[in-house]
Amino acid sequence: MLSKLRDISIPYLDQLVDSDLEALKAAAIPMRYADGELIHNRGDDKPGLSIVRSGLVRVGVIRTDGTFVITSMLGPGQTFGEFTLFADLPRTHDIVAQGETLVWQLPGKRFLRLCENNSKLLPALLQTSLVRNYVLLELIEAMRSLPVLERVAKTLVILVATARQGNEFYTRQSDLAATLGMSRPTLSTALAKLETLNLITRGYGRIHISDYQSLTEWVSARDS
Amino acid sequence: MLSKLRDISIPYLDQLVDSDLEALKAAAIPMRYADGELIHNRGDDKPGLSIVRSGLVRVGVIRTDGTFVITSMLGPGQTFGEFTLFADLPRTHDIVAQGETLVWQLPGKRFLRLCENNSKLLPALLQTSLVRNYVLLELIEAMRSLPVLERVAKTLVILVATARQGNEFYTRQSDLAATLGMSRPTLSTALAKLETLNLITRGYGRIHISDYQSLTEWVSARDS
DNA sequence: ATTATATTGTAAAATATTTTACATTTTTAT
DNA sequence: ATAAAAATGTAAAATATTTTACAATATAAT
Repeated sequence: MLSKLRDISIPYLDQLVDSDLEALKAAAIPMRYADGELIHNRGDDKPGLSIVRSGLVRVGVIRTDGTFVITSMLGPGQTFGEFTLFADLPRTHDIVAQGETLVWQLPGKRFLRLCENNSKLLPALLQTSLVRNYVLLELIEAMRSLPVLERVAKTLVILVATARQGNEFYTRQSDLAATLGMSRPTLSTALAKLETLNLITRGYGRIHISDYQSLTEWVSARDS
Repeated sequence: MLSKLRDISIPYLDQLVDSDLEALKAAAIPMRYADGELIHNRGDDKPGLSIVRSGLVRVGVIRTDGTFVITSMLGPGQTFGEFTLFADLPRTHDIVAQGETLVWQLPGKRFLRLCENNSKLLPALLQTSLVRNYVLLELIEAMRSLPVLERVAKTLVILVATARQGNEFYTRQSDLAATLGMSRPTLSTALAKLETLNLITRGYGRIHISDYQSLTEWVSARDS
């Protein structure tokens, strides 16, 4: 099932027809963010949908000690902020730009009006949301049933697969460790082992997935 | 945020207007299941939406050793099977009836046709899906950042809150331990402590949430 | 009622992970 | 270029959790 992840994580925009795209483009407020810039604060309650157009966005929670606990990475065509629109919740996460990033900001009411006239906007959002659901369930399954090494590997696969953006994962080990709910030394040795197995390469502030296919197969072979 | 959980976990059916309800009722195939009966197998790929009408349904994975790893419990008005309809995935979970249960089964194509004429069916499904997303994120957060006792307590709150069905949780400790990704003895001692704190009562094959409010507050007070 | 089975409680030994500490490496700032 | 800061690698001690084992309790079967 893990091998299907990349295929089913289709970006929102890629699911829309041209007319929907045009309508969105006309309504959107394009915003540019620099590397590391905070796009949204957890707790913000101005409703709106955001769509990544280029670059990459990191979704997570900034802890008081500065560690960034990653929930997911979003690439071009992917969305965030749905909660604020349809579940009447404030932003549940901090959103940070990774590299130069262009984001379409769609104010809540404006997007809801568009939905009435463009029939595919809502179903596509539902598809996106359901796939994310599935991804989260896989993450939970990794956390509760896999030993450290496999847990690290599977989480890497999931985070990289859903971003759909290259195989370079920019993160400090301390952040990834917090994301995985383990200590940095434990993660560090796990990553060392994965490098020994030629599945990844470690760098300063980044992890390179040398061979996504092999890593996926390696995980699948020892998952459930 | 945990205190809001019960309020935002509004069952799908409760979000619909009467006309939608009527349309659903006319199209649904009512099915009765006895306690413990398997409603769906993981892997089934006949697409369809299922709606709990009465009773309770357990969503999870039955492991080869027989343990049931719970993902969630669904009460009246709540749905499952969306994946098969909108994400082209087979059933990702085993679904088991808890007590006498009535379920409306809606074959895929039939439901999709209904969506075209009943405008609220899809948005309500989106709302449901987004809330479930949020719940899963809270579960993940519990697993990665909370110590055992708090992790157990928070997971109990989440599972009970989303079911919206009383405060009696029928489960073997071995199943709940697998759900939490910990050993049964560890869970056992944690439950004992929670009982000492007058937050729950333990039974044979069940856990009673004596005071949902207090339990929620206790968790919130030591959660981030 | 009685026996058998399933589940829970709990302790000790074995194991895994965290914590702490510090050396090493890489990047950033001057 | 050099110094300072940040991040990573890694080992030892401290701690937590699992494993294993068995007793106690509750339910189911006869």
